[in-house]
Amino acid sequence: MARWEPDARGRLQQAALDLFAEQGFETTSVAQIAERAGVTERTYFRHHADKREVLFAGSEDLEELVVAGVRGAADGVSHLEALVGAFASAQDFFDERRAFVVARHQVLAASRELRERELAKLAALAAALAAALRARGATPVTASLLGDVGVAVFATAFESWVVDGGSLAAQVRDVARELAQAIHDDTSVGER
Amino acid sequence: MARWEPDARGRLQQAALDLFAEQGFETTSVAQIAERAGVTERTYFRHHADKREVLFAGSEDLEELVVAGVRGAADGVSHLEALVGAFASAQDFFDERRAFVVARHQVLAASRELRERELAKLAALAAALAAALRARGATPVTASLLGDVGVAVFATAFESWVVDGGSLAAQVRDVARELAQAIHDDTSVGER
DNA sequence: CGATCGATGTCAGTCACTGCCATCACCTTC
DNA sequence: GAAGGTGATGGCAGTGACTGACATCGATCG
Repeated sequence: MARWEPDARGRLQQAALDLFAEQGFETTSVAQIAERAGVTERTYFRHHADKREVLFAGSEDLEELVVAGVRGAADGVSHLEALVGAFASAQDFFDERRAFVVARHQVLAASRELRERELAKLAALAAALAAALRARGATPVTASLLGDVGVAVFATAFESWVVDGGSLAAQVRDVARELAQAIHDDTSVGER
Repeated sequence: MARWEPDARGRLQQAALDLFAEQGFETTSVAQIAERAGVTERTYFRHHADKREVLFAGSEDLEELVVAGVRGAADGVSHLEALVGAFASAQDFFDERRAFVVARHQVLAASRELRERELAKLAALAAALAAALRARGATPVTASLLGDVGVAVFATAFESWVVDGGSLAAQVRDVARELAQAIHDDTSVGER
């Protein structure tokens, strides 16, 4: 028999999500999270770098998935299409976890500190995407811009997926179309 | 004669910037900043909400300036052009403070925590721009996307302005052109 | 069976941040 | 011009996030 219950990390994540949802992020202490997970505060900090990070444990997985999607895009595919396809391929990732993802999203929306951390994660994702785009021939500036644009498109699509449900992939495509339209119209107007 | 030296807030900003540059953000304590500014730690927290915020005191001014630029754009001007014009009009704001802005930028670049806060400020700027775009007729989704895109363009242009100097307005326009090109090419390819 | 390892517990300590109350130059009011 | 109000500050105690150092002990390896 194991000396401790297994999966302390997972228990900490669940305890944190529940407590943040019940009573808010700021009014929850790390000691409380640890207690509910059946470990000490010190053990919490061995598994999660700080109080916020516990809600972002899966973010490396998503980043790997989406970056792999860009790297796997065929050569003939445009950069923007590669991004859209990569995000669309993450659909299963979210569908499999919908209840958790939605609950987490509501907790994030309620806390300025947590939203701040989410922005940092999205910025890291954008940087990773930019690197992948450079690897397929985009100039540094274009790659960086498109990385940011891709993340903005995804974030917008994600928002409506949380609210309305449906196909995340389809929503990513719709939002990307709306963006291309907006930029294209602008450019046309500008060239008049 | 005043009971205390005036402009405690400004002294705190200068002391913080200097100390962060000298010895790094993490290894500087708020007590140190307060001491160098000639006040107590308690007074620091009356002027700045937390240890990071001291470097973002002017950010509301920039936001007002750029938002006013969008609101002041003529009706016939496209949304993207309105954004580009608004950021270009902030050129003086940056030129007047170049030494401070560049030093601050280097401090930000060296600290993960400070970069995180900067992302939050840029997100607030993007949201304010989106509201201004909605006021001139953009749909909510388009406004939000273009807000993010505008900030991404500005951030890229700002980066090269810090490194190379020159005209920030011209760099904003160049980056916006490169973005429109990238999206336009993508869209064309997609329509083939 | 003994040495090592890995995950945890324990404890003391630093530092960011807050609430509460005192102080005191300056200003208003009668 | 004396009494009282105001605003910016100091002082101090307290909470909670986070860290370093060391001890514990079941599991594993040789």
